[in-house]
Amino acid sequence: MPRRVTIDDVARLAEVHKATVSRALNAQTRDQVNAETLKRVKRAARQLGYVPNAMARGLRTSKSMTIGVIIPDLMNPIFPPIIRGIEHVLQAQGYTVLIANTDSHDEVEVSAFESLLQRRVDGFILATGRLDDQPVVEEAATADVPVVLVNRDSGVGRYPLVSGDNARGIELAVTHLVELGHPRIIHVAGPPNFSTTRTRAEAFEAAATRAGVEHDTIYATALSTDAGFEAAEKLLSDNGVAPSALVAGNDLVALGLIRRLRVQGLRCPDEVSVVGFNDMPFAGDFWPPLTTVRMPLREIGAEAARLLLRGIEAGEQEAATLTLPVSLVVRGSTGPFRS
Amino acid sequence: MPRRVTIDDVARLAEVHKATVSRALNAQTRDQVNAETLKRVKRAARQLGYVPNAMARGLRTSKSMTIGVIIPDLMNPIFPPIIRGIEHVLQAQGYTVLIANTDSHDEVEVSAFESLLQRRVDGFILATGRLDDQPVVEEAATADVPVVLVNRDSGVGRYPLVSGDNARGIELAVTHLVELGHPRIIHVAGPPNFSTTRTRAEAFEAAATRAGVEHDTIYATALSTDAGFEAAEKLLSDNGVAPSALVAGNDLVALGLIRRLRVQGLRCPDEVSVVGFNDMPFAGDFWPPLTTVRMPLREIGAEAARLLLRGIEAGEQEAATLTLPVSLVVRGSTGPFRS
DNA sequence: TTGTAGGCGTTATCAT
DNA sequence: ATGATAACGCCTACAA
Repeated sequence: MPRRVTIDDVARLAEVHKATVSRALNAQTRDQVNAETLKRVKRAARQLGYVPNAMARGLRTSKSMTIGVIIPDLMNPIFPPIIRGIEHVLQAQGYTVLIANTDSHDEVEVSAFESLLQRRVDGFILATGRLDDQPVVEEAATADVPVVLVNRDSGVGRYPLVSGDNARGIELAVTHLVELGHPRIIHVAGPPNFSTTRTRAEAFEAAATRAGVEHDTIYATALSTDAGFEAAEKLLSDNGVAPSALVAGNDLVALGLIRRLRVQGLRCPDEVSVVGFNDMPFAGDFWPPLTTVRMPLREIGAEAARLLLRGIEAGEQEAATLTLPVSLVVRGSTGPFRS
Repeated sequence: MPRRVTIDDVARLAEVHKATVSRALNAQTRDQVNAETLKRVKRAARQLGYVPNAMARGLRTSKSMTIGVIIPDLMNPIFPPIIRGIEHVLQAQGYTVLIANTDSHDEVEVSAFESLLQRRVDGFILATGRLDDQPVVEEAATADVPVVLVNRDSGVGRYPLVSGDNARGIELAVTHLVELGHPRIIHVAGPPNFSTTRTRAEAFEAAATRAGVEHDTIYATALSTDAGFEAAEKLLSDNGVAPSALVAGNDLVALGLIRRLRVQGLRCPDEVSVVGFNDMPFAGDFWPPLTTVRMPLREIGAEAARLLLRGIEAGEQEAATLTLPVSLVVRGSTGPFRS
């Protein structure tokens, strides 16, 4: 591998000092340099195939123009749209996004964070919020690095959070099921250590009570199809009376529920109605097409990025919570109650 | 923001020279330092919350321990598993993965590549291969940076490629449909500038001819549900005789085809059988569950990462092509021919 | 086993 | 408008 071209090489060819090259090649300082020389420098740079070294620059400027994004599970289809929103905003500002996927593994989360910190990312977007002990958020606080939480809140620290309106979403779901005549609704929530779970479960309790409908909440062990499948299992074995309407913790859980119900010979929506949450990609292609609460995933990512950028520029962060509006998408997994 | 802790700060507190700190903190050179001092250094580092600066290190070592991954479309569900495979291998070796998503936009691809090059990534994994003009691959060649292609081959340059056995996959699909008695099979291929499209289309031609079945190939404008939908549209309007069996360019196209057929009142698999390609996540949850060719996506990513690492270590790359075995997953979207 | 010194490629601050 | 110089934080011969 031939040694990389440096700013000195360009300077030599253009017959100017490297400081001039630096000025010529940076938009900020470009106007400080003579039009003639600018042209010469540019030509030399192109001719040599000069590529500025971001590490050297970052070392000097103590900015990496890099943002770390930590995701609990890339395989969950809600994250690609969120990431896209993040990237869209950040790329436009010249930032590069470093994505780390933890597979919901705590120790991976810590090491990913550490690794990103070593790279001196200018800020973090964390989608891994948990209400219980979360070392990374604490570390972020001591490291004094800008952080924005996305989707899920964290129990510790006070960081900005961008999410959809979980409470409103549940309310819409419950109202929809009540209007369909369902006398009894079960909420199959996610793990209790997610803020989303808590908010949704509370909203469910409130909405169902207000509607005067019989209701109950059970907790899945994760926000996955498998966990949904298991939850349905428990539901079917525990309960004498099979419920006619289910509000799932998210779309994956909904999918798992439906799968298990089908095994039991229970048709959705004929015998059981199921509402999902998130409106993840392809939610409309499943069988049956999922009725679900639409989260503006892309926008959530974009807003998180904007909030982070603002925090970085300001040098300090306001602990604002940004809640974006949601809506109910009625498709095929819900139908009228039939006794 | 308080100034970051440097190796000098640690050295001062531990009362040693910074060179000793450096040695103590690097696994490679740790054994060169006295056990006592090692302990002191470690304690000092922890006490100060020292985080090594990867940019400074990279500048010095001219290695970034960073790999750039360029993906055409993160929203395509085949990529998360591939990325996971890549990350799994790379993280274990201390590398950080920089993911750039181009949304199939050429100019974004170039700028992402440029940006990654500036960061002095130690190598690239490109999932954006195209047979026609592809500036990035050429740039990679002139920049003399290690590259591994994943899934799709490129027309220019000679880089290692890791993919599934496309030809064999199509063969399995055709055989399956022929065994079901279908007398006429249409291949709805992807865009012709993808190597996968070409390989699959050729294999289709060969397999169908060999089986002595009537057949034809049409090309979708993209590998997406929308493009599949449109292709079905064309198929239905052009053709007097509706085909009874379709081999799609990938699962997304298959989904689009099925969607459009349903609009037409054509039931899958009762009236039309459809085979997908890739076995992307959730392929089994659609309606009907997709019969498709299973690509070992995770393994493809992992092998690409291994190949790249080998190339980086060796300082040169063998232009090997690694083709991983595929299989047919028979689910609900294919059924016997009914005249 | 530890210290010394130089340099990786840039940019910022001077001085010219 | 341009040049000279130092410094960002780290690693690695080499010397002690």
